[in-house]
This record gives sequence, structure tokens and C-alpha cells, in this order.
Amino acid sequence: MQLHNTLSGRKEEFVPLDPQRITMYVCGPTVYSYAHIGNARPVVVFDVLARVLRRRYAKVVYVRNITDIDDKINAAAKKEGVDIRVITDRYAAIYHDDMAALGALPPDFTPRVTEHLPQIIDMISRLIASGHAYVADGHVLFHTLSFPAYGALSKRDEQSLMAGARIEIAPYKKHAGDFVLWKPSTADQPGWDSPWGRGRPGWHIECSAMAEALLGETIDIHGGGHDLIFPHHENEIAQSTCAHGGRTFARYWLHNGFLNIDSQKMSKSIGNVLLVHELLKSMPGEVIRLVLLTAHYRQPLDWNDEVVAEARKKLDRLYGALRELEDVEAAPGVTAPEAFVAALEDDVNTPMALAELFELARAANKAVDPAEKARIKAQMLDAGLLLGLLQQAPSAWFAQAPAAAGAPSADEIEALLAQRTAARQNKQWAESDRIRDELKARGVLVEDSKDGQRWRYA
RNA sequence: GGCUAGGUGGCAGAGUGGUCAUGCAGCGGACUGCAAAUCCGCGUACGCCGGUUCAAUUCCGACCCUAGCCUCCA
Repeated sequence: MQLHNTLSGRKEEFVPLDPQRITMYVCGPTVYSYAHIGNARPVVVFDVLARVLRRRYAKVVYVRNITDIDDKINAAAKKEGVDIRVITDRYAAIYHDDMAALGALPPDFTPRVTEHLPQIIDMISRLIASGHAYVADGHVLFHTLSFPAYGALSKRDEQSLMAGARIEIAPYKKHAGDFVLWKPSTADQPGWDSPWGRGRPGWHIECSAMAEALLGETIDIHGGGHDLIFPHHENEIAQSTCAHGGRTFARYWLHNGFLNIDSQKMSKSIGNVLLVHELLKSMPGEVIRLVLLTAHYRQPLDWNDEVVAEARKKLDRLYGALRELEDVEAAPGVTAPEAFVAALEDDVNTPMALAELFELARAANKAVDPAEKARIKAQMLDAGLLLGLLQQAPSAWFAQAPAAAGAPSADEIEALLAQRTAARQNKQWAESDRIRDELKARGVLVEDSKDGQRWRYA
């Protein structure tokens, strides 16, 4: 299996530290609001990776954290006049529901920062003891100059880091690049007792502490959005490596590309932030998932009406092929074709895997031999399973509620089709076509097959 | 400015030193009462300029353009 490692900048053969136990950590959300579609991309991408890894290795431990200590959470809680727990519980629950609707399987662990304060404080203490961190003005800071490899992930040298940091340097920092491990809380801010007074952890330390607590010192795969490379992951490497006596923190760093909306960066100021929760009201989660898998995970991906419509049509085609096999029993023991698996094992090349899946659909549509049909059905379903697609009954897919309001109900459609059947039996083609056109105008496509009429929402 | 990733047919999007991506749309054909679905076929795609090579979209160099990151945004 090949994975692109941000650290080396190239694809590498994936050799796990322990083939009996693969460890993967992906940075999860800060739960102060609804997840947007950009948040969903790493979730779906790494969900596919986890599925592929599980196919190959006996045990995969997948951790995706919930960050529930953050100043944005504090602000949201203050605004509503509630404890941060109210905010974080609410949005964590919505997050899990939304991601499940996208077909993402739950990770093995979804640790919360609030449940790992002792581990965080312990790690900070170790960093201070080993001279990699210092206390200053109520803060604990990581001293980046103490870690020579700092900048290796983001390919930044000291100079450019300095240049970027020149804007506003807190006076208590020894060095401009130093970052906060612990910061003091005022009386009205959430805080936890620590050797450095009541305060709260900085942004980066929680991932280091939770990864260590759940997965150990060295993990196989660490993933996240491209924007996290610097400073978040760079800082995680520094903290964890220094807290572990120089031993490697994560062996393969994977980063997904950004998602744009109509070719524009998604941002609150532009007002084009699309929430998964809202999108799910107008389209099936499976469509969203397929859109996110349309491009290779490292490439930028543009979200727009066209790609959504195309994803829907692609699923129509795939489910259409499966519908023809509905009365066929999938051949037992038959799994996804080698070429399909090979595509996914080549740095999670989902576009290539999808191409293989469409080849299967074509083969399915052409197949006449029952044994061949059974084999292809099993291959398609298993390939779909690895991508997290095609797991519902084709009839359910085609009967899904339409996006357009005012479309006729299934009962109403069936009644009209009964009339049409009667007309067709008498070869009243004009009447038959009239009913078909009427339904089409209302968003229902009618198809005549050898087995009679069938319909679906357009 | 520094760093990183890109520029592929009407659109989306893989990939490769010399036959095919794939999907959508389009065109022609088969099938159909007509359609739809499905099947078959079609379109001289690889930013620009050089170089290496028998051969480059694919390797090398320059150039143009785009996007992201540069301290808390997936």
C-alpha cells in the first residue's frame, strides 16, 4: 500500500510499525457550531482509508478527537449564558449524526480534551522538565529552538518562520516561534487547576496528549486538513517528539486538500459556508459523500451545483445496474476486484477506484449469465462497501424523496401508473404518453421495461 | 516575499515515455409504439517555450497563470 507522506513530500510504501495493530489519528472538530462541508472532507476521506486498512490488517485503531476546550467555544457559551459543556455536547452530537449520515463509520475512539487534562498537564510537565518548555507570565510555552527538526513538516526554515511571525510577538516569548502549551484563565473563563495556576491548554497539546494516551508514543498515520500542516501538526511533532525522548511521533502524515465553493474559498465573510446539516435536508448523504470522493483527496475540490448533480447521476447509474441484479443473490465470498482495491491502496485513489466501479456497472448491464451476474453483484457491493457507497437497496435509492417540493407522492404516482397500464393494454399511446409527460413535468421519470413500468424522482 | 500544490478533451477528473481512464453533456447506431434505461461506436485533451530521446502530455530547465499556507481556519 502506498501513501503520500507530507513529511517526505512523496508517495511511500506503507510499512506499519506493528502489522498486528495499525494506529491512526485524525484531527477532529472543535465543537462550537455545526460542521461545514469542508469539515466533512477529511472525515469521509479518512473513513475510506480506515476501511481499506481494515481490509488488509487485522486490527486498526482509529482515533478522531473532539476538541471541547477552545476560546470559540467559550465565546459561544458566554453568548448563550450556558456552560461550555452545553455547547460542546450539543454540537458533538450533531456532528456525529451528520457524519454518520455521510456514511462515515465511527472511529474506535473519539476522545475529548476535557477528559484528558491530567495527561495534558503531565505531558507539559515533562516538556518543562526536559527543557523544551518554559513558564513565563502565567503561560507555559514550547521553545521551538529546542527542537532542531522544527519546520520539517511544513518545509519552513527559521528565517521564514520569523518573517511570518514578526507581526505581533507576545512579550513573554523567548522566541517568536514559541507557542502556548498552557495559558491562564480569568475567573469568568473555564479553567483547570495546574502546577502553573488555573488555566487551560493551548491549541496543539491536546492532540499530542490524546494520541499518546490512546495510541502510544509512535503512531502510524496522522491525518487532517491541509491547513493543519502549519502550525498545528508542526507543533504536535515538536511536542510529542520532545516528550518522547526524540522518538518518532507519526510515521505517515496525510493531508487532504481544501474544498472551495463555486471556485471561491469558503469563508464566513463571503457568506458561502455550507453546513452539512443543511445540505442533508436537500440531498442524500450518499450524494455528498460521492462528491467528496470524486477528486483525489489531496487535490482541491470545488463544490457547486454541477458536481452535486453529477454525483446524483453517477449513483443513478450505479444503483441502476444493481437494480437489474435485484433478484440475483450476490455470490458468496466474492470481493471487490483487484484493480479496484489496488486503486484505493495507491494513496486512496478514489477517482480511479470509481472508474473501476463504473466498469463493473457496465459489465453488470451486459451480463446475461446468472453466475456472472452473481459475481458482479458481489464485486459491486463489496467495492461500494469499501467506499461507503451503494449500501442501500436500489429501490430505496430511486424512491428517495425528491429535492423539488410539490412532487407527487409514491401513492399518487402508483395510481397514475395504474391508469397508464390500462391505457397501454389498449394501445392508447396518446393517453400513455400524456400520463408519462405529466409525471415528468412534476419531476417523476417513468421507464417502461420488460417487467413493466418503473419510476423514479428526477 | 518564502514555502507547498496545481494547470488534461464542452464540464468534472485519473493516469502514463510509444494501444483504452472514468463519469456527465454532445453526436451516430441498436433496442422501443414513441421514449427512458441499457448496449455499441465517435470526438486528433494534455498552459507556453526550449532541451533530453527513435519517441514527451508524461523526464529536465526557463516562463506564464491559479490555489493554499506563513501562529490558533478541515
